Amino acid sequence: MATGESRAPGGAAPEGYDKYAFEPFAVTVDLAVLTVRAGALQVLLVERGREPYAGRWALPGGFVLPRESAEAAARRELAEETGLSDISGLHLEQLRTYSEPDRDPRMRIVSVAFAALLPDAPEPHGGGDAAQAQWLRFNALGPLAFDHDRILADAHERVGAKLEYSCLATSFCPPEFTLGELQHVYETVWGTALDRPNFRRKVLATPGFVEQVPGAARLTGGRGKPAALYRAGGAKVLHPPLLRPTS
Amino acid sequence: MATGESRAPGGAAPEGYDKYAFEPFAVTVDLAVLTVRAGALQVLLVERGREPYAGRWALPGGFVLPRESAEAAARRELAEETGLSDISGLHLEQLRTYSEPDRDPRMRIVSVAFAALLPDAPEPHGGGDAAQAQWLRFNALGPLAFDHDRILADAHERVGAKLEYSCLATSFCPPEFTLGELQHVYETVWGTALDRPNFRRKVLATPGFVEQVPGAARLTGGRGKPAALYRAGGAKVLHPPLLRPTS
DNA sequence: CTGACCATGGTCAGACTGACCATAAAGAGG
DNA sequence: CCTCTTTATGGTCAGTCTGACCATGGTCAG
Repeated sequence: MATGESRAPGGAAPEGYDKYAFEPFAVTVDLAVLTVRAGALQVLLVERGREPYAGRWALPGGFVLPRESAEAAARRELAEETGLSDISGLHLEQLRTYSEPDRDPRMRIVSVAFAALLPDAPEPHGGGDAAQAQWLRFNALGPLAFDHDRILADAHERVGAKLEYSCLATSFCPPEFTLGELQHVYETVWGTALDRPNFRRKVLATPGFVEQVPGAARLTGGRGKPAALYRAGGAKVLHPPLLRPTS
Repeated sequence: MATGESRAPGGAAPEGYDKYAFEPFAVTVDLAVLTVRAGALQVLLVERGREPYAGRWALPGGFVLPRESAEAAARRELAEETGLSDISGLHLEQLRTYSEPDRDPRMRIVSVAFAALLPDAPEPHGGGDAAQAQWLRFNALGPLAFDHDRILADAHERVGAKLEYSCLATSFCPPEFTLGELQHVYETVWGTALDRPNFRRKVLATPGFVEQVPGAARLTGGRGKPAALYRAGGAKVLHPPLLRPTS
């Protein structure tokens, strides 16, 4: 920025910034908080209590405070909505900014959208709005408030794409997980079935993706052979990527 | 947004939005306009004439107008900076939003950054600031104004990554181009050399990436065998991707 | 004890990649 | 005119990776 002073609206002020020679906007953050739970991709939504879009589901979010960045605002809102104390390790990623002039019918609002990935999916129980916050299955969502359908679709697309070439999937898993659970994340987000032996081979052949927890094993719900437990490794990217089935 | 009215700063106004119960921000766009010219990746920069960062190079950009989206603002600024009349077909992509409270020492500014890819690289000659706008080689840039180093680095990383799995490279090329020129785009952006026969094979084996212009051929500067001309095909993504050398 | 279920290991053909070699067509320079 | 350099284009070949399988082993529900 800072190069367009001479074209700033609201007056031809050479001093530009200092005279507020521009239209001020409200800046908010919107959060697409995703988790894999009960065999489905779920998203944290709040029910709107008043117009516009009263009764509709909406993404949690709120205003950016005067002295905080959008990232900080997103973390703050996330902590408030979910009631989680430890949000230091979770994956929070800026999606993009939505700035259509009429996206909020009341006034001009520019919103920075984030995607957050939660492993465990506790029931939301924070202060304030969190009382109305709820996990909903990604499919079979009615139309959301504002342009939140679009934001959610973008979040889904981004996360699905990042699973291909990054180790992001572990962010959906608890600290220790089985390869079956990890595969389930991929299958749920992508909506496709994967071949289990091939998935294992690929994941284990990628150095730093996962590392086995020595000795430990978990019985996945009691059914079948106990699976070995793994932790997320140090790697962040997958080379070569784990591509979606092309069909 | 629109869900955090009760937590809006500046007063516990239940009416929230209508009372401006928030801090207004200035919203700008910053443009990382990239091209491949003279065998190098180049970026359009403007020289700052006043403090802060007087004399430093900065990304072009400006304020978002009251009734326009950030995308529209980016297109408007781009047209003004480059003086191009036809900016309908070029690739303009939102990068991310930079909102650190002190990124501009004068006041709080939230900036939405875009990457634009130009094929031909005409000398900038628009109205207004464009007089000072100039193409500079991507490497050997001194430190830029504000956090524009960071923005430019993010743009480079994004474009480099998108070359792998999309047909974006054709956006750097004129409407008709040779495979050698297309390969040159990859090599310049990635900073690595590619094997020519293998590159050809890969590109031609990807349906919809490029389509040959029948009959036409161009002598690439007079040297060597004339090359066949190609146009961008209808495809947008590369499946499987064209990965960077791992070294 | 048996079958269902899941984890794990292995095989095998086809696709893809990287590293090459070979040839063709043009200009540059003697 | 001939040769060298340069670029485009075509092909080979071995190694790797992938997708589609088959097989085995451990655990629980009957």
